[in-house]
Amino acid sequence: MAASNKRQHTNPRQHANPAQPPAADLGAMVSGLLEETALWQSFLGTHRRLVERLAEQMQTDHGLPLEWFDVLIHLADEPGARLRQRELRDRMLLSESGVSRMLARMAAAGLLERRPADDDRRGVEIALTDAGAQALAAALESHRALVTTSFTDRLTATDRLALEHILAKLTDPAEG
Amino acid sequence: MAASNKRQHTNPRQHANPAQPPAADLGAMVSGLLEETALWQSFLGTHRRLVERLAEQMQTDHGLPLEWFDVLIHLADEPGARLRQRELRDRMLLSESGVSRMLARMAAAGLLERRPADDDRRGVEIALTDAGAQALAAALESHRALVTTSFTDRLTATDRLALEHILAKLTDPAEG
DNA sequence: CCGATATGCTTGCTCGCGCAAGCAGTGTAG
DNA sequence: CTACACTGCTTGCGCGAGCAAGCATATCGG
Repeated sequence: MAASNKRQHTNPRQHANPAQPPAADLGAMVSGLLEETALWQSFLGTHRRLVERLAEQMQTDHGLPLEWFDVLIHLADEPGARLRQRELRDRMLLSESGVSRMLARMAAAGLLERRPADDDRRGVEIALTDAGAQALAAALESHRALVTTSFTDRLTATDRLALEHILAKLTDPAEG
Repeated sequence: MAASNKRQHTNPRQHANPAQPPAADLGAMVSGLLEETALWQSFLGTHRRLVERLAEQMQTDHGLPLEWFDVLIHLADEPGARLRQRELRDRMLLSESGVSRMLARMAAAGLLERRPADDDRRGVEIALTDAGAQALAAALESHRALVTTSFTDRLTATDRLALEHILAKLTDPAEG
């Protein structure tokens, strides 16, 4: 199953620089790589398409960036719908400044409130406002529906189980 | 396997606005959503981690943004290592202006050349330079290696086949 | 041949991100 | 108590992205 170079590549302006291996067969190497990583490319493409679709729906149907919705979800999932900014940052895999500014925008939009945390006054605690809860409630169903139709329902139970295992393996922090 | 609301949520400042369904049980709905979409969340997280790792390696080891590398790959995979900008745009799922400027930067960095296409002088044709080919050749192996160890090798052949099918189902353009 | 429309690309604008520096509050050692 | 390191957040900066407008070329209808 090794790379079978199907294509003929004329290498552009080949001048055989001795400093680097001159990539005499760059084309073959590339198509080899593409074959080997075809599955990965497919993974990337699928991810991109799905996220795009979800983001677009969230934006057009509810006027909400998908990331905001994500914040609202995480927030509402906390007891009391309150969360320390630091906590959110971890959950979101977003930079500290990114979170800070996103929350500032969301607060400006009235979706949440920010105030100094009681126990540590350096920290900021965010809490869902009515408007935030309503926005979330309004968007929840259609988002869930789209995830369901675009993702969950396209897979059989077996598929889902397999995918779960696969993702678990890929997420494993141990480096190769 | 439906949503079993494991958690007790006190809904914040609940004031039963009649305009929207008051989301009396927002917390339950949210945890329901999170359960239902857990697999999707996992997919997102896995994607993010892997891409981050690949991008970081490409940047630190080869001084190349992963997107540039991608361009080089696509370019080298074309016969003659030449490609119309429009073609690239489709392959990259990136906006027209995005591609235009990325290519401008890459040309400035000497990795490729741009010149008006022969057959249609509105169009721009890009071609790999020596430097581009060398950069690509230099990065190819370690990138492939990292994809292999972080992705391919973590999965069994069965896993990979299953994933292939799964991704195919998810990519299917038919909307739910 | 000429005008109208379409296409491929570029550019001005604005936006959100990450990095690094800065700032206020916390915790710790002497 | 005071000095010092640390933490959580904010902010200035620069960058890359998308959108929309603009420009040159191509193409089609008359």
